[in-house]
Amino acid sequence: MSLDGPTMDERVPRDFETLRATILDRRESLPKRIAQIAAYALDNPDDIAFGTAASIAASAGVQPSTLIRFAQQLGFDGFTSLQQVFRERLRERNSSYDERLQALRAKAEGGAGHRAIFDGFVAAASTSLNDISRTLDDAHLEDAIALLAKAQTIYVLAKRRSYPVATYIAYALGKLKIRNQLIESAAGLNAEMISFATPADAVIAISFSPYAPATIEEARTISEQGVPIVAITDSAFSPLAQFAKVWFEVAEADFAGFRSLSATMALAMALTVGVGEKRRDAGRKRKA
Amino acid sequence: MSLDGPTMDERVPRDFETLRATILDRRESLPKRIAQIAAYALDNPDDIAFGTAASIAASAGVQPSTLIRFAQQLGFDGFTSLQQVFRERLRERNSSYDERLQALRAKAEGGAGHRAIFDGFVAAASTSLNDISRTLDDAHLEDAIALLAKAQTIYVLAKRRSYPVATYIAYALGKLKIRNQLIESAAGLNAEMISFATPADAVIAISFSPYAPATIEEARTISEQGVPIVAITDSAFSPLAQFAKVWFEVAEADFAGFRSLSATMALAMALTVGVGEKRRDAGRKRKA
DNA sequence: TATGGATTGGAATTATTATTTCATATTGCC
DNA sequence: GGCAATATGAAATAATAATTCCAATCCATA
Repeated sequence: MSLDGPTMDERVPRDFETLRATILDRRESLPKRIAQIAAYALDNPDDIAFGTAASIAASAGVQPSTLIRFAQQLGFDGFTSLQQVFRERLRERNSSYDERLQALRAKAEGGAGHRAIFDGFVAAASTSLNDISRTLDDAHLEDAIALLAKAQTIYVLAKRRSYPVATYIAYALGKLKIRNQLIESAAGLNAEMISFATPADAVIAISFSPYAPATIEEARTISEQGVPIVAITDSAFSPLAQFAKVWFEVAEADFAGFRSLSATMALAMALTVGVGEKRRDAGRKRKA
Repeated sequence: MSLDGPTMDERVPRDFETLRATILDRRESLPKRIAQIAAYALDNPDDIAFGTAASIAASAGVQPSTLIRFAQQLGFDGFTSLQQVFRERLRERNSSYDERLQALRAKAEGGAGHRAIFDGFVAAASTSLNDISRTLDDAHLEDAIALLAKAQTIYVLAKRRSYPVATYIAYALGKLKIRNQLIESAAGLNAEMISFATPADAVIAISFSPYAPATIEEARTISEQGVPIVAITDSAFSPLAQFAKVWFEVAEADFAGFRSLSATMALAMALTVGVGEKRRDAGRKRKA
């Protein structure tokens, strides 16, 4: 180890990636316990970010002092400054996308041409896709697909902003030869359409705040008929969630007052194609 | 505030979303300084996660004791337990990212569940967004917006797979109070609708291979009436391109036989909102 | 405008946590 | 195998941070 005095100008890794590289680089030459905490740090960066020296040391199976020595070997003056790097990493991961969107919003407001608007919508869509990738619950997806695959007819229920998703679902179900019924408002025959649904059918209902009253009303009616509902909505407090057998929370980023639909679309397509696959599999089994 | 003894079983928000909802819910009834720190907490959740009581209090412009009172009012026994919720939020956001990667790896190895389908659609959407970001021509965007902004009525023309985009455009134009007409196939009155269009109007037409014959036919008719067309399509050889004053080439990635719509949607929204802005600006100028 | 209760600020206190120290163990080298 | 250098464990200490307490202030109400 360097024994230079306080004048030495050793480079201290300031960002996580550099730090990671440094650790990996020196891995071979580290003493046993230090190597142990080094491995732990790279495997559990979140724990380093939030834990106390004592708790981290315990999880990693070393003494707190070892943790501090580890930090010092890397050029930090203590555990606390090492921890800063791990915290900064978490902070940046989360903020980068949001900040980008905010910057774009500001640019668009400042009248920076229409390209800025376009970029904003692209960014909003990307953000939404990222979010849903992280938050979607696999089990819910399986449940929803199982439920829909059993249905004789799939009713698709959505108005206004969510309506495009409904039309796409209806289109895709049609292409997959799955019987479905889009509940449109145009002809004013919704009540009759809904009355045909039975517990052997199923519903995909989509609604976001501010929830279209008609969608909520129709969802209530149809659920009272015993028809199971799969809902796509934006919060646990959504009125749709309470009628649904399975519901998905989708948080879409917005830009210029319009929310993205990209996450909802991806989920909708996954449901649709998932149902198609499940039916095909079931069909094969029955024949065999 | 409740003065019940320690036996009371008040529900303490354990996850960030519940906490957020609780704060929003009580917002009105909170004392001034507490409300101040509440607002700060929701606006700067990362600071709460990482800061110390003193540093946070300073940033929010209150005393540390106020911060603790805030936590206690929410049912926590101190700042520390409140902070846990904010930390958990960051941790989850972050860890699920890793989990996603692991899930993808698992999928590659063994029997792909329905999650794989979902990931596929997300990937297709992301790819499409990336592509269009790179390839979109700013000048075309400006031209198209200028053309549409002058129109008395904007006709929106799309069938089948592109139809969801058309409905979203119509919805957004409506919200922006821009006169528009969606050309639907349902009522079979398309020919009449189209015949009303004049050169003072404009059309947004959307069609991808295999081009819906009806869309092409209607686009031809309407362009022969001298109505300018903005087209969104997938190739220079598209029949739509030849009728259009301005056209965009959008390459959407596909998955499981269904193409993404995310890029088309982003472009459609940019056009719509761009027109809205241009109109507003023009309106201001005219008044001045 | 006087009065009681709630709210707030700021310092004192307590708790927690990082760091240091030193005795002990381990390792590499002659 | 013995010696020096290095590494490690455990407890003491120092630093930092959370919490509490009390006086001052604000606010509603009579």
